Parts: sequence; C-alpha cells; structure tokens
Amino acid sequence: MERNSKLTKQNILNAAIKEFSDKGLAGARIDTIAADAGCNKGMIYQYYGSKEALYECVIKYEYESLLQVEVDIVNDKNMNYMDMISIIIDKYFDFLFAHPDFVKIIMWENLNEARTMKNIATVSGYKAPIIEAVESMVRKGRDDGVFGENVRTRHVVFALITGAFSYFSNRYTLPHLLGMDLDDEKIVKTQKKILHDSISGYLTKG
Amino acid sequence: MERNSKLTKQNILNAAIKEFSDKGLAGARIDTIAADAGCNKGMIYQYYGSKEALYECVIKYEYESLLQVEVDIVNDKNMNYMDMISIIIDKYFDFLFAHPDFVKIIMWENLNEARTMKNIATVSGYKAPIIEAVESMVRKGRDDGVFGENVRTRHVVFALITGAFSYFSNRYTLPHLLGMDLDDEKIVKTQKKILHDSISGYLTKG
Amino acid sequence: MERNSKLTKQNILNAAIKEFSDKGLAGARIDTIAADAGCNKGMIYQYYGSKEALYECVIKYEYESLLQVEVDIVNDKNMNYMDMISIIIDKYFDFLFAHPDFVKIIMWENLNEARTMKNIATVSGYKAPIIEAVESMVRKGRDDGVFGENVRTRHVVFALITGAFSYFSNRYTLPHLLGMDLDDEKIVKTQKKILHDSISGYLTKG
Amino acid sequence: MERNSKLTKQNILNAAIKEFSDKGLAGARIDTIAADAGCNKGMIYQYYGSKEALYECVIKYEYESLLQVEVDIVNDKNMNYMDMISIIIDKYFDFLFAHPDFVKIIMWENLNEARTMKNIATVSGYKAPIIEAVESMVRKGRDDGVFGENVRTRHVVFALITGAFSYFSNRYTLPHLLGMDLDDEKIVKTQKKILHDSISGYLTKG
DNA sequence: AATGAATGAGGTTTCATTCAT
DNA sequence: GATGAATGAAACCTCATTCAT
Repeated sequence: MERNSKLTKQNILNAAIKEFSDKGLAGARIDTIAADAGCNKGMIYQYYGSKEALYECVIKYEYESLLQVEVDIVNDKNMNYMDMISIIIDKYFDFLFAHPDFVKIIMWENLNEARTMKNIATVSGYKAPIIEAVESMVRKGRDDGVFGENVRTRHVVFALITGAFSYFSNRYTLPHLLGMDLDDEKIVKTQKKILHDSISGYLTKG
Repeated sequence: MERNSKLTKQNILNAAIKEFSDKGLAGARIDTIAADAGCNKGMIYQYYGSKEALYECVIKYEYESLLQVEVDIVNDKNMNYMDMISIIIDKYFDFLFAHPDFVKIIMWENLNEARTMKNIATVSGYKAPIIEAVESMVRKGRDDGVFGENVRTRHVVFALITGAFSYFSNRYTLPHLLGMDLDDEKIVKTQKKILHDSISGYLTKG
Repeated sequence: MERNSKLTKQNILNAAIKEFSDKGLAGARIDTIAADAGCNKGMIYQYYGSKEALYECVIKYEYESLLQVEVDIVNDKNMNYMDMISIIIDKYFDFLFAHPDFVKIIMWENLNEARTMKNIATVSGYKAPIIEAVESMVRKGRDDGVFGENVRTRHVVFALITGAFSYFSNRYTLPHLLGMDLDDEKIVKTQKKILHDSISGYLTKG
Repeated sequence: MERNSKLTKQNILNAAIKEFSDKGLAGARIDTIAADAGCNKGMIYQYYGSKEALYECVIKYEYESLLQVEVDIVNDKNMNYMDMISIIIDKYFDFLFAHPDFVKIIMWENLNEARTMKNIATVSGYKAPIIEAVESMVRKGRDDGVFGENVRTRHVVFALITGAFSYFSNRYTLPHLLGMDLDDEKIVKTQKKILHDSISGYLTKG
C-alpha cells in the first residue's frame, strides 16, 4: 500500500492546486479538495497537517515548476542578443501558457501580500534559471558594449515578468473591456513583439 | 452617538472598501466591516442587503473613481504625440498611486473571473475618459500619418493598462524577488520611461 | 390629531389581523405589519406594547366578531325545530365565510394550545349568542318532548362548530386531495344538508 | 458516545417531528431539535440539508404513516355496510389517537396553505388505503342498490376525515369552551356514533 | 491507511425592540 | 404623535478540524 499512500498524497495535492488557484486560501474548501482527490478529509490532515500547510505546499510546488524552465542561451556562442531576448520571452510565455495555476497562485499571493511565500525557505533559496539567463545576458551585453552602461538587470526582469504575466493575469477583466481574444495566435505574437521591442529598446538605448 | 444615515452608509462603504480590498469577497468579514464602520451589523443589511451586494457597491464605487480621471489632451492643438503619451501615462500612474484599493479590487475581480463586474450595468455602460483619450490620440495620429496604419488602439490601451497596473499589482511578490523599492521616485521614473518608449515605439513603427 | 391617532391604531390592528392570520404568532413580522399599516414600527410599540400584546388584541377582536352574530330564533313562536337548526347552521356558515381571518386565528390558537386565548379575560367572559341559541333550542326541544332526554347541548354545539369549521379549516389540504371546489354553491348546500341531517338526527333519536 | 449515522438521523427526525408539530415551521428551532436529538447542529445540515428540507421529511414521514393504516373490509363477504362504516371510523379515530403529531402537522400545513405538501411527490403519488376503502365501499353499495345513486364518494371521505379530525384538531379551544373531556371514553363513543349516523344517513338517503 | 461521523467555533442574516429627534 | 436609525440577541448555516472505528 506504499504506492497507494503516495498516490493519495499526490491526488490531494492536485486537487488542492485546482481549488486554491480557483478560490484562493480563504475561498477554498477542504471538503471540495477531499471530494476532488477522491479521498477522505482525514487524509488531508494526516498528510498535510492543516489547510494552511497544504496551501504552502501548493505554493512551493508551483514555484518549483518555474525553477524547472531551462534556458540555455549563454553557452551558445553564435546567438545574438535579439534572439536571446526572443527566446527568453518565448520560454516565459510558454511557461505561463502551460501553467495557468501558477499565474493564479502568484496573483493570490500578491493579494495576500506574499505572506505565505515569505514563510517558505525553499522559495527564496534558489534563483529561477530564467532569471539567471536574463542576468547573464545583461552582464555579457554590457561587457560587449552592446547594452548601455546604466542598464539594470532588475528592470529587464521586471519588464519581462510583468509584460508576460499581465497578459495572463488580466485575462478576465481586460478582454471584456477591449474586445480582445487573448487566445488568438496573432494577438500573442503582437504582444510578444511589443515586449521584445520594449526590452531591446531599453537594453540598447536605455 | 450620531444618528446620520448618510454618514453611517458612507462609513460602511469605506470600511467595506478596506476590508474587501484587503481580503477579497471570501476572506472579508461582516463583523470586521461593522466594527470598522463603528456601527451595528444590522445596519449593513439595512443599507446594503447582503455581503455580496455590498461587495458590488464597492466594485461600482471603485470603478467609478477611474471614470473621474479627466485627460484633456485632444483639445490642446500645440501638443505633440510624445507629450500626449507621457501625459496619459502620468495620469494613469498617478491614479493608481492614489487608489491602491482600486488596484486590489481589480485583482480580486480578475481572480473571480470578473463575475461581479459583469453583473453591474454601470460598469460596462460608460467608457473611461482615459481610454477615450488613447483612442482619440490613436485616431488623430493615424490621420496625421504619424502612426503606422496597422496600429490597433486596443494594443495601446492594453500596454498602457498592464504596463502601469503591473507596477502596482506585483507590489508584493516582485520587489521581494528583485530587491526593488517601488516607491523610489527614480524607479517610478524609469518605469514610466520604459512604458513611454514601448508605446511610442509601437505607435510609430508597429 | 386625535382622529389620526385612532386611525393609526386601527390601521395597525387591521394589518396585524392580516399578518397574524396568515403567518401565526411566530411567523408574523413586525416590519410587515408596520409597512402594511402605513406607519412606523414605533407606533406599534406605543399603541400595543409588544408583538404578543398585539396578537392578543387580534384574538380578542376576532373572537368578539363572533359575539356579534345575532340569532333570533327563540322568540319566534311559529318556527319549528328543523328550521331553527337550518338557521343556526346558515348563520354560522355565513359568519365563517365572511370571516376567513377568524378561522385562521382559531386554528393558530388550537396549534398554540390556546395559550393566548386562555390569558384573555373577555374571551371567556361572554358566551356567544349563537351558542346560547343552540342551548335554548335544546332546552325547549327537550321540554317539548321532541328531542331525546339524553341529548347533550355540548354535543350539538360541538357538531355544529366542527362541522362548519372543518369546511373552512381544511380548505387547503382536502380539496387538493379530493378534487372538491369548496366555493362551489352546490357543495356548500350539500355540506349544510349533511350537517343538518346529522344534527337533527342526533337531536331526535340520539 | 455512539457513532451511528442511521441512529443519529432517526434521532434528528424524531426530535424534528416533535418540534415541528409543536411549533410549526416558523416557530421551530434548529437548536432545540439538535439538543433533543442529542447531537450537533451540523449533523442536521449534513443529513437533511436545511430546516425546510427537514420539515419536508417530517411531513413525508407523517403522511406515510397514514398510508400504513390497512382497512380490510372489501374482501369480507359477510360484512354489512353499517359495520363497514363503523370499522372505517374506528380505524381512522384510532389512527388519529395514536398519531397526535400527524394531526398537528396537517393543521400546520393547512395554515401554510399546503405549500410544503404540494412540493412532495410521494404525498400526492399514492392514495391512502383508508380512502380507497371508502371508495370501494361506496361503489359496491351503489351497485347493490343500498346507497343512493347521487351519493358522491368525496362527500363521504370529507365527512369521515373532517368528522374525525375535528375531534382532535379542536382539542384545545373547544373543550375549554364546552367543558368536554375529549379523552373520556363515553364522549369518544358518542362522537363516533354521531359520525356513523351522519355518514350512514347520507349514504342511504342522501 | 482510511473512513465518515461528530464537533464547536464562528460565519451571515434576521428581527423584536429601543431611542434620539 | 411620529419617524427611522440603531441595537443586540438569537436565528440559520458553514467549515476546519478531530475522533472512533
């Protein structure tokens, strides 16, 4: 039954991801999670201790999925900076597309003033490879004299993250307002291009 | 003990804005709102009917504050397009700075899949003047031949809104990650400049 | 304004009759009564003291309406017993037809184990003329040797009251079950006849 | 502390029958029911969903008790009509004697304009055996030429039901008024006899 | 490991009643 | 005499958590 216990634990986590990303910490229901996981409420307490502890696990889990996005650009000597930026943007867009729960969880945490994230050691322990890629690109570009001397890595990361993240985080209020279909392939392309131009503009002239 | 129904109603609304923007619909507590408004719980039900109805009023109220941001750029014949963009960006940044509750409420609504917003007639009835300003600017610029023919208003609005909004909506998770002080005057300036460059780039070349 | 105060008091009583006969003591709402009376809740407390006290007034008022049903049969020397019975039945049926609130209030009191009625002095003080008519008829009939010696007044009253009352008190559950239209003139007639036969049977043979 | 869901559910139902028949839907208290059932309020909601849903169950349950009154008269070839009527009356009196809650619940429903009963499928689905007994007796008597041609089943049922029901439903207001002890065996007998004479009179001459 | 019955604190809402004007 | 704002207790209901099996 060791496999069974592992499976139950995983089922609970999956159900929790769904429930917490949908409703947030306050709105989520232990009953719903148990029902969705196909198990008993007691199991949740046995494996995770409490609602909040389970929520922490979900955050951890989601954040770690970002850590797994690999961005190999630095070692490729033939790549130019414009392509690097494109690749980084693509990677991040793709990641967010593939992880709608991540987007929501981060939003809940923002509203929660990142209270839970701050409590988690692992989260702040590692740096996401995608951010490291930006950092090494900026360093290299500055060394090569291609990027301006006053360019600050954090502004690039900020632009990247918010530029891509916004696309997903305003999924409900904005399209409604502007009549945009955010799943339209053309719109995505335009958005990526605008972000690319913005970042490359900052890097070269900023 | 004052007996002033208008005042009480306003006190309740103010307390509700605070509570709902802090905790969201699910996390907010009627007791907290009553205590904060300095009145009895019954008053809330007498004046607003239910927790959800009060939440709707808060959303309506916040959204209407955006409608009051006036942007007079079109009538000024001497103004050039770059200045127009700056002014619009300034106005919106200023608005968001002055209305942190607005930012949060919009975020809650995004997570709520805009369920409540959709139910409110007024919200979708009017168009915010700041958005109309963008629209008329784009039209004029296209007519003047300064902006590209393929420029789409909605991309500009989208860039404006998300570019500025992100600055505030990621207030808790990002600075923590990037070590930025979002209240630093310099950072604000840089951010505005990046946004300005991005939008003007799209408008003239996009 | 003295007339006004009387009017208000009467309006409240009327509204209370409606509300209490519809919903009973527990289900009635002071707000509804005030709204229906077109006055303020405070007035109810000023004029009647409390919800229960108002309820008592309603009961009193309704019961007194029964006391006003006059049945002049005894003085009419030419009338035979069968006609007397008919007249008494008619009177009572007519009264109940005209006073649906009376029927309901009595029913509420029955469910309430007559707790409120018992507390009211006036109610038990007088005897309803219709009951006195039955009593004097029975006495006279027995003296005349027309009615059996063992005939008990109270059984006649009981038969009269329940026989007529049932017709109205089961207004909702029975027609639904039996497919009877209790407002149909023919049904009323049959019912009266059955009751008449039953009572006269008891009186002469019982 | 027993953990027995069936028992708990039954305890709740029993307590609910008591509370609802005593106080009606509006006057009944969930707390009282829980206390009387010896369980937690939450259990009531887990097993029955809401106060109203519990009330519906009570009505269903009571009504079904009537369905279980068996009246085997039709198959007995030696029985004459007068005895049949006696048996039916006895059965129904006995049932009402044994089920005071039934009487009260039906009364509440009458005051409630049978709103809840109407919503219950089962209730209107089956026909009570005692009513079927009356129907088959009337049919047979008419075929045999013993009962009048114009005799209507529904008047018999109506007379039976109201005649017996009244005896119990006016338990509190009438004895108080007439000085009758409704538990006195003699009174019951007289009442049954009056009802028997009334019904047989209608059937043979009506 | 797993179940589901049970708990109790706390949530939203209602309502008879009072009070300042 | 009349108003309507305000109160507080108590109503119905929910939900994270525990416990016996």
